[in-house]
Amino acid sequence: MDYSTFFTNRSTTEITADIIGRPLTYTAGSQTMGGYIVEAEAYLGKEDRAAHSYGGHRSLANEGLYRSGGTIYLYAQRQYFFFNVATQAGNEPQGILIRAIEPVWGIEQMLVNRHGKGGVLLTNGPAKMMQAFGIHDLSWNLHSLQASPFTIELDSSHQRPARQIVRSPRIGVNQSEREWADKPLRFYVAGNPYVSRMKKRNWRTDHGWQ
DNA sequence: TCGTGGATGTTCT
DNA sequence: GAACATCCACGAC
Repeated sequence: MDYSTFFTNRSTTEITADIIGRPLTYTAGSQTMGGYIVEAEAYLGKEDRAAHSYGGHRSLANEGLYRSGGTIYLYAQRQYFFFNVATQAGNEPQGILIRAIEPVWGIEQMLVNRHGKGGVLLTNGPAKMMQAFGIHDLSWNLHSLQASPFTIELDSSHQRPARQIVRSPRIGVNQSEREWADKPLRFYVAGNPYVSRMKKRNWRTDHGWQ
């Protein structure tokens, strides 16, 4: 399967659930870094109060959402960067925010990029993950995944099965519009320590994998 | 270990 | 000039 097929043809909610447990990697020079996706959120386009494309809002900054499925949408907030992938056909501005990975590959390099912050602090949040990869600009915004140093493994034989995938409201969305703020559009591996805001008492020794 | 508050820069009104 | 799809240090337990 190719990226444009994977990121279209199904609802964004379904795609988000299906991306949990798949390897995400980023290669810089000869160094590959990454791990298993343990947390992601769906943003459902013009109707979604929490989406950057709410109400059809379109600008240079959020152009990526309007591109076809499989296009990288990078977004900067303050000094932090977020990694999103557009879903659906062009002009249907939906997407997925990858929020956290369980690190597996290139951990040494990610530790350096994170200035020594190890353990769960290495990648348990969207901006931490990007910092671990060493990304400090929007260079890869609007590129297709296909033609980028980012890889999401689509072969399901490499997808790590979770014991349970939990749905919850999205993190950090404005509560003034309850209807959309409360929708369970965040997906994560139950008990995985690298999920953002996961309480230590809820960690599982198997990290939530089967 | 957990919850809170301040720092931070760009975009859009 | 407000509004943020956050992070981390710090203080209370």
